[in-house]
Amino acid sequence: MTEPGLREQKKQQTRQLIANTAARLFAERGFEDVSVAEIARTAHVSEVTVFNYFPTKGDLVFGRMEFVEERLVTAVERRASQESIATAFGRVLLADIDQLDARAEVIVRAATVIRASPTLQAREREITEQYTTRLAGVLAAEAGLDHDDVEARVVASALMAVHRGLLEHVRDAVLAGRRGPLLASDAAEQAGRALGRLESGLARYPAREAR
Amino acid sequence: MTEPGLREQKKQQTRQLIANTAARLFAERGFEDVSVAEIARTAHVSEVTVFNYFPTKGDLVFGRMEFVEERLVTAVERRASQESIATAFGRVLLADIDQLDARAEVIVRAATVIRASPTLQAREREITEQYTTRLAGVLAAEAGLDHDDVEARVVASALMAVHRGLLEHVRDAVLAGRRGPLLASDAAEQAGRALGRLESGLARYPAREAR
DNA sequence: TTTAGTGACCATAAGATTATGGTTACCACA
DNA sequence: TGTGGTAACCATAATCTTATGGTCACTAAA
Repeated sequence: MTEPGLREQKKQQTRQLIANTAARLFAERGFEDVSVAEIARTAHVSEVTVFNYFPTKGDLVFGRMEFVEERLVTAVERRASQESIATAFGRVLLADIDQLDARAEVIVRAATVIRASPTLQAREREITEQYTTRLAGVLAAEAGLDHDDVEARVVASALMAVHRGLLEHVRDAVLAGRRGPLLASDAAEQAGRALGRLESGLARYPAREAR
Repeated sequence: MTEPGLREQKKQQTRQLIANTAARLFAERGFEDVSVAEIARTAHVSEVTVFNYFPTKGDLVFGRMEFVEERLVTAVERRASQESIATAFGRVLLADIDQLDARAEVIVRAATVIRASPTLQAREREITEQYTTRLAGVLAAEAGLDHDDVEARVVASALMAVHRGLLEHVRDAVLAGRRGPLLASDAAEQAGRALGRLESGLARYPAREAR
């Protein structure tokens, strides 16, 4: 696939050069305060070339990051035939929660950058949406339904919302300084309750007291 | 609220002028092929002024449109104490389905413009997202939970996905030329199945044959 | 009626993004 | 080795959007 010709080498070099330059500048002065023009100038490359490698400025941050979303969709797609969708999805989610406390600082750094930038937040939602559509497609195909089947889309949205909601919840928590085992247990509770609600249905949601 | 001073009059005039000019140009040549600069020039107004009245180019299309989403959120918020959330939500959705066939041509026109423009599609998703967050907030507050409660967010997302999915489904249908009572009955089936799934839960989703 | 304030408007510039057309270095094949 | 093709790169311009600082007409209070 990637022939190791001179051309390919230079290409990877340029890509790395741009990525590194951007990373350094972002680390120094934040995302919004560094212009693509400046990155290009510093990397001795034209502005267009930057966009050639990274379609949007946001991709300079998200870069080659492999997304959890990918694993989530795959987990549902390849689940054992007797495993429920929510369980398969939850399995991946819970696996990540285990390493939560250890990754707290990484999360803080990412959350700080992202929360400070509308651009990055928008990009993140866009990515989620893409995967939601993909998941909806998988579910619809599985059931032999149209690609625009509403039920499939709703299920996909709900699942992805568990992931998205959990992510934001965890960010709030770590940014608020919470650490230690409480972090993981709180996240697990949130995820569990949300997934449980999905499994059992909204019929009795909320569990409301009589008035 | 709106004092009828000379200033206010002029303001409304300018706004109308811009809106009308844009509408005319869009009708003539489509959304993407008309630049804001051209709208401004034609309306004898500066480009900045256009953005002053319409924060984004997309708002020139969506304009003062009152969103279904508003009604959806309100319906949930003000539902009778024994009515389920999904039912309240569905009530508004089904009410719109009744007028579906009558509004088919309007829908075609809107769908054509929107489907042809990534910008407008993005704007539409943004709006949905805003209302999703609002709905999540309403649900969380109602239950006395944190604003970032995952369960509330998931429920809100799922409900909004019914609306969003139904909208796209209907657009597909009318763009494919389908009309008449089948339009409404198909939409009702889709909405009903999706809402039903939410009510009863994913535990047995999909209703899958043994392998 | 005068005057101070404010809000609508403007010109200008910067920034992210996309399209266009041109150059040049690498590559495959004779 | 030479030669045509293609892919990486560039300059330039257009587009949407936001920020800045200025001008002038309307407003409100003296």
